[in-house]
Amino acid sequence: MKNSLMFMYHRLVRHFGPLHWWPADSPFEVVIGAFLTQNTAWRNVEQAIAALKQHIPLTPAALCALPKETLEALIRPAGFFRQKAQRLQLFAQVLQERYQGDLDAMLSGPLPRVRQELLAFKGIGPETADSILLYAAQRPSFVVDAYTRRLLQRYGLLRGIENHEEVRALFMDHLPHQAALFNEFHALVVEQCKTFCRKRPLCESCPLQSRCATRF
DNA sequence: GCCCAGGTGGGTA
DNA sequence: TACCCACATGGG
Repeated sequence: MKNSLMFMYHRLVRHFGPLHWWPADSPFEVVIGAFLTQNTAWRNVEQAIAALKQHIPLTPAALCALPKETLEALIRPAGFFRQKAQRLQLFAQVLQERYQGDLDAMLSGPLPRVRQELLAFKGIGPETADSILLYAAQRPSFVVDAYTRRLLQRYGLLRGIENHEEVRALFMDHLPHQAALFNEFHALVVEQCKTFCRKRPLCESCPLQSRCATRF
């Protein structure tokens, strides 16, 4: 497994180069993006974040102070806007109350404990928790999403019955816990899937073509 | 029109 | 525990 994962990683790096994720100007903007991108295309998230940035600085305090209806209207392009507005404001409020708005303080304890604390929030599941840990705090917590599962399955590394934590464990158990590696690996998985592993086969110039186990 | 997109939480059997 | 569904917009 370790060899398969590292083979995949090196092929992807060679093909796509460094991707410099997460596209955001601050750690708190990463958090906002992590909520907004849930089951949502990133281009829609970009619209929402741009609208939000025009109205407030992206800080916990400013987010708390915004009337709920205003927040809903601003993030509307990202979909599920009522849910996301409520959950974002709840997160920002707790961050203010427990940590005086200091995201680094919230994310700096022992990794399993911090991850559990994130997962306890309404609106933060495993992917969002790991995205926040990895991309807002540079903690080595591997991000598994629909793309990761699709890619591993396509390359015969999954049976398809594994749950989220089992898929994540494949990476956590077989790779060195380095934030820079996890950061780049997840970004490459997303890029690979967007480019080559959509519904229809598109194998021309695919960097992983030689290992593809899917029969079309 | 239909399908999909960097999920999550609540309800039901 | 294991499904099923609501949540909502925008682009191909």
